[in-house]
Amino acid sequence: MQDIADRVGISTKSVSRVLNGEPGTSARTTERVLAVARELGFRRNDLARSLARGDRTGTVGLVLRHSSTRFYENLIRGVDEVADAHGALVLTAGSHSEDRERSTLLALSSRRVDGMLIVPVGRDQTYLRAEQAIGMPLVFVDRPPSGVAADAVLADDRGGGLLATRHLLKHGHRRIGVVGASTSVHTVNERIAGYDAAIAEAGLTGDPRLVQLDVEGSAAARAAVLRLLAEPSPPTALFLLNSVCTIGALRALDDAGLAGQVALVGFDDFDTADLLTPAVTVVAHDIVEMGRRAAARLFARIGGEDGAPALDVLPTTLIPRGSGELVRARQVARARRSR
Amino acid sequence: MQDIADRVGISTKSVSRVLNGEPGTSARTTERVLAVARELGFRRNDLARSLARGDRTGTVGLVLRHSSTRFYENLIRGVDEVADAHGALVLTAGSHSEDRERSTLLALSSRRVDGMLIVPVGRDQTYLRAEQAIGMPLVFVDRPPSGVAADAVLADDRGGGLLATRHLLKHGHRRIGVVGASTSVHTVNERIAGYDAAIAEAGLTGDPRLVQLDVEGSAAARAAVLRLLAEPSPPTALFLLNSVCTIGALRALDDAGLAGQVALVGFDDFDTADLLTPAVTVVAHDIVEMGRRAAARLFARIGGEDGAPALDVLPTTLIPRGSGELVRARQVARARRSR
DNA sequence: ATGAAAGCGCTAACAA
DNA sequence: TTGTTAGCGCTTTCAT
Repeated sequence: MQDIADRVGISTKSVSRVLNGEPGTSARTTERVLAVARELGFRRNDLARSLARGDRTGTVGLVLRHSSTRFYENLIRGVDEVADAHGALVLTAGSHSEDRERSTLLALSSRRVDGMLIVPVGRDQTYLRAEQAIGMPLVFVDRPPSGVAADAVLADDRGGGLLATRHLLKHGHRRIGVVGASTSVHTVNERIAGYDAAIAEAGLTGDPRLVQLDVEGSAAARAAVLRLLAEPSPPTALFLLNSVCTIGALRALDDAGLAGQVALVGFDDFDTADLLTPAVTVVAHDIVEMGRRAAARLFARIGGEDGAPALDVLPTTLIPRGSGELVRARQVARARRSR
Repeated sequence: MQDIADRVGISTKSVSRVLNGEPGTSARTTERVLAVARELGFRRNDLARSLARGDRTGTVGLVLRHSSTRFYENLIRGVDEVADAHGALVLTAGSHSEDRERSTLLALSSRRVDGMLIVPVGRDQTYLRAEQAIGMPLVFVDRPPSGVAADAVLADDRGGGLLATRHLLKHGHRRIGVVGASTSVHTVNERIAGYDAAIAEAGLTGDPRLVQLDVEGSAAARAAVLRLLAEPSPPTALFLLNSVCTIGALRALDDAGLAGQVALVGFDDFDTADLLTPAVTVVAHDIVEMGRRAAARLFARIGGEDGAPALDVLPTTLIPRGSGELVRARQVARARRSR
């Protein structure tokens, strides 16, 4: 701005006024400032601006682990929608590990974003207490905070687990295999809790050998399902705790020549679920809405709302498409026939 | 820092030294500063720091349109990898429209990122000339710049189109339908150019009715393919210009009861391509590598490298999986039989 | 309508 | 080892 002020022969304050659309500048000054600014390719330094104003930077951080899952696309869409309405810029930064999550969050905090949305990867966010103490608003998405008290917007994962498992039980299945990621992730625990509850509800006893956890990636899921199928008394149905596991499981069934012969329900919807044979039954929830609500919470906090941490839980739905409706009795009949 | 300095009873400069790990502080001072800093939950203001140092902010911007495609996950992975090595933070910001692309880029520029990676959505980036003039390094990814001269890392889209089309021709197809997004996107044009070249090479004359463009989204792609199939002389093979179109096309074939009866090659690989029946043949390229190279270019520029804009083009490969190897002669034979 | 002075939180350069 | 001074680019407050 100094540059422009010098060339036009006025004070920096006047330049500032023009460039920020503040009133109190003559048409002539305004015009000349704009002309010179354009000529110089001037771009206001928002670092200095934020520093001087001491208030908002107009940016919020969104920290998550990128993946090609629908989850992230939809979440970001929801968040962007609300942020747009608030004129804020969403800066997404990756957290492919616990360490990275931490360093990313601290970096964003140092950069003075107005608030942060977090899909935590690590098991503990105690280190964020310091940020909260400074007054940095924090909202957790999809997984609750641990070590800090903060707003959270989650899905009813337990309810989803219940839905999926009951659905399979209703179709006559008694041995239902489960494959999922690490139990250090809240959603995994909840989904299993729902599964366990449904099993107990049906008067059955859970068999720990049917539950394969700490399975990361579709290749590992494929292997896990092949292991399950090799058991002396293999499951007749599968419940996959996320879409990556679902895809791995489908590969395993293909490998074993059992495609369409083992009932299957997956958690989280995915792009080609309806195209596969049979089409894949899933438990899903409205992720765009989750993003919207989380962002709304965050902007409320940024706006000065205070009060106890809020917890918002979104419902899950079962979308039957075929793979989950395979009836146990028919499987048996078919097996007899092929003998 | 002033706070800490006051409490410890030293100058801010000493605090700064301790907090930045600069040499020249006694063990005792160091210790006390750190203790007070922790107690106060101090977090350095990087806005002020960057402003004072006048150099790097240690952040680079990545501007793209989020989607659940593999493309973005892989691109971000490659970029992150290289950025990590440079100790930089990658801030991803969305550009769901031309306007948003522009405002996002300008906002990042105002926030003084050290450089920007751009997967352009808009047709024209002339407005970025001003940023370049200020010395903001820019690298375009997947699509070349228009209106500015800047480094670009692209895929050999034309070569990919050639590969795909030749492959289908080789299997006896003469009427090959094409469905793709808007021709305002460079990749679409190039892929079609490859298609046209292969058609001409085979001594055939292209039929414009076989080419459906400006198809955005899988629902639109489904409709476009249904239109093609309803033609008096429908295509016996399809070339889909991106994975969203591919998925839409698969739905259309399902609808028409023609799954597995029309040959199909898609551009870009996707998660369940191997699981579908038949598995989907695609033309793909190494996107993680694209991200790596783009980031490497950017950091080279940030590091002061100058010279003419560089163009880096990555090769594409055909991955045969079944859907693209459907032989025309067999289709004919089957059709006769069913009559 | 315009400007001067002070300061946002930090660091560079130079003393002490 | 430590402190002082000046200033990064901007905005605020208060004059003019």
